[in-house]
Amino acid sequence: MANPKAGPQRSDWQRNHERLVATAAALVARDGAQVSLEEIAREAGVGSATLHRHFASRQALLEEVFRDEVERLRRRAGELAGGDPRTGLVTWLEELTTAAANTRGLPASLAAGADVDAPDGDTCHDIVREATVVLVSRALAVAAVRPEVSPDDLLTLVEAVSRVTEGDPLTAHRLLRLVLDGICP
Amino acid sequence: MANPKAGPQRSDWQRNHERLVATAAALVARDGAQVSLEEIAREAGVGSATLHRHFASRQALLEEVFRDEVERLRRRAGELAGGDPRTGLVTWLEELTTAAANTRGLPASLAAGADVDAPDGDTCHDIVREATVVLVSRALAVAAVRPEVSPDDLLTLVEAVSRVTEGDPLTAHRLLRLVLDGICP
DNA sequence: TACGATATGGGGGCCCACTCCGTTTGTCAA
DNA sequence: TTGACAAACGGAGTGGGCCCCCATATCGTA
Repeated sequence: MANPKAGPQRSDWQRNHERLVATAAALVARDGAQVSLEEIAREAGVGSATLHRHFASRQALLEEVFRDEVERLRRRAGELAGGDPRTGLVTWLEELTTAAANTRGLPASLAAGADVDAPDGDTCHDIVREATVVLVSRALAVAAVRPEVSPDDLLTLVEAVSRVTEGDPLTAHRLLRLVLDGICP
Repeated sequence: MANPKAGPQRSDWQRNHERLVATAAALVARDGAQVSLEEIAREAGVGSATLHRHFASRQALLEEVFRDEVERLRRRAGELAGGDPRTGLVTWLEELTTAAANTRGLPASLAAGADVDAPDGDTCHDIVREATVVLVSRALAVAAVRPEVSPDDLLTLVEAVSRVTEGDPLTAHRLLRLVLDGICP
């Protein structure tokens, strides 16, 4: 979708595509990742067939909705990869949790991206995963985290926490702190 | 539903009730908590109106489906409350995670029970919560866990972990271990 | 301006949750 | 045993969601 390799699309195609993504962003922010696709199409002023022609699945639509936010996170990870490995990783997990807790539908979308994915490694999940891999590697290299910690496990944990605390950043961060510090003194 | 205070129900009512719960248990185990209620009714050989007359909501049906398993957990918590507070709590969390990871639909049902609840404090969620409160209190009393650990946070974490790892006990336990031990050495 | 490729959208098929209402069934008293 | 009534049932109906087909409209270009 919106594939640049596909060559120039007709102007109405582009216009509808943008309207759909913008409308979806608004409705997902209001109602979560499960909004009715019909409602998105209605609100965007297009037929439901058009929506399905532009996006093969709900997940494909969500990928475009969250692309910008995820790119922002990617850049942030780049910055953090220049500093102290330990605080870099912790800060990354905290900011990722913040973004996930404040962005309705993002946790569900990231988690869904982990299961059935385009193999091109360019989904939102893949981007976040790659950033996490880098930061975890750096932390492991200086023994700032336990050796058995894997990036995927960490991601799964953050996704799990932000899914059940969607829209409640305070609880999300309390739980994250618990995970980082462990239960026992 | 199945309220003993409601007096004797007709025999066909009881028969259909049991068939519905049994069928629901089988289909939820096979397909998860989101099975079609229509299918449950069909499979049980009753009209869909009957299902809705017996259970006001999907959650009400799930509560009965998981009641036995949750009662078993409650008894187990009672045993664990007699031993060492620290291993008691850890064992409890591990067995709770095992049950949640192996019982399709249970994590979703427990989590849903935390939100909109009958005020009678007798839902599956309430039972598990009460058990957790007791075990956490005992652990706190001997400083076996950090003082800021709350039973609700722990429960939310276990629910979060078992929801995203439904049907994958290995990952569930790896994540739980991460939570118990913390990330940093 | 006229044409062909591209894109559209209404409407249909299918499934789901939930409700209405005429019919059946269980129970209990006579 | 029978009759009557409350209790319970089930099928059909409503409204919604997802997804697709195909007749129609629109865009870009020669």
